[in-house]
Amino acid sequence: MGKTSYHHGNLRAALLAGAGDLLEEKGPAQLSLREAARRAGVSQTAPYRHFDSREALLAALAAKAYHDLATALNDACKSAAGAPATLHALGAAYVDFAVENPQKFRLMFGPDITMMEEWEDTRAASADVQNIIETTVGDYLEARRIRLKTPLVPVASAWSLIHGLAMLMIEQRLGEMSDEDRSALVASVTGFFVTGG
Amino acid sequence: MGKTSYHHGNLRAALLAGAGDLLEEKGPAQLSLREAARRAGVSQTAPYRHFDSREALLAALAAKAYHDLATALNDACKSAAGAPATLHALGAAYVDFAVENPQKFRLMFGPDITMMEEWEDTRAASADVQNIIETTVGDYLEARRIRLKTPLVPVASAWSLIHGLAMLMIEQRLGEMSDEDRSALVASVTGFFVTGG
DNA sequence: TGTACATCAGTGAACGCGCGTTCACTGATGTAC
DNA sequence: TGTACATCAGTGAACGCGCGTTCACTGATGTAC
Repeated sequence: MGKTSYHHGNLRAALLAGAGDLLEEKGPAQLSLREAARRAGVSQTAPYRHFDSREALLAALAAKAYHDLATALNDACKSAAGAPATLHALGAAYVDFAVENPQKFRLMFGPDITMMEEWEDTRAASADVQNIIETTVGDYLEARRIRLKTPLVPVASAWSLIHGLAMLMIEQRLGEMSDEDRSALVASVTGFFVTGG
Repeated sequence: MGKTSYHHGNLRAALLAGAGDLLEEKGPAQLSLREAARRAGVSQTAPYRHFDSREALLAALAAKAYHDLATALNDACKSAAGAPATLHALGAAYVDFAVENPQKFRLMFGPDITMMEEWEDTRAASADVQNIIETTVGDYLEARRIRLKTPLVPVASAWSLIHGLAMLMIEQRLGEMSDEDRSALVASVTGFFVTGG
């Protein structure tokens, strides 16, 4: 901090931070390695000491974003009592995350990172998120004594519902709303699933 | 057709067709005016006689895509008997369209067209799609004698469900599946809404 | 503690690219008389 | 039917841009003795 040395010392983290800001400002498609370097106050080729390519940086950002989402989901689930409330909280946290970090969300679920299998950390982090959703829906089904050969249908249904809601909100397809309107709608829609499903 | 004259005669349509192919190959972000011109066999500045800018071309493509989706939804609804079956058919058609035209779908619901209000045709075509969904859900509620102050919640729920399902499928988040598996899942998930909601 | 040296994380110039867009132009078309 | 002319839809050269990436380099760091 403050030392102006030739070696940055923390460049990887600084690049991720700068690129994170940049991502939220411009979106995944407009995120450039050069601009990220500029933000970190470093020459435009320096990032190559830490990331193999532009896409490697995007993948690292996405991994971080998946971790953040997983944390948010876990926190929300922990502070809810009972399986229905937990499922409810999961949905609300998912949509909140998307609305608060729309570009991160687009990066995570959009077409900007190709060949996910190449980025093992990213793939794993994404699987963590998926597991949280599956587990939470599974617990809910169990609490309601619903046994299925495969929980694919309810998992896909629950995820689709909250994912679609998140997307439509991000893309402003449900009209302008205040924060209160938004949470009320999220509560109603997830309630639609929990009580109705 | 076949006449090699200085004037193309049908360039606007040819550009839209070429750009449509290009869109499905590379996605909205990679679609360039120059490549569209090349596909139409015309100099790279010719498109400017028909579109003010790259984004104007994207907006025109999106308008076309919205029309196609509206047509698909209407056709599906027409061939279903009764409100529940109609709602079901709507969902299936929506997801099918997305899976068959993933890049069109991304263009329609993604961040590539900014300032939609500027592109009046596109905005209107998008509103048509939204109206079909609202009407179909409204009819369904009426058939089930459900009266609400505002149908926002069920409309948002139904749309979120099918939109999220479409997105997750496009982005391969629900695993690889055969076409049969896919339609079965779509049927189950939309059924989840229709019978459960 | 001091020195030689390998290693590492930066630099800066340069490459080639495709892009959106502007401009002055030209060849074809169609209309008025 | 024929001619003059305006209009229109193309062309092709050029602009400036930011980008990803490679390359040979250099200054700082840390380790072996």
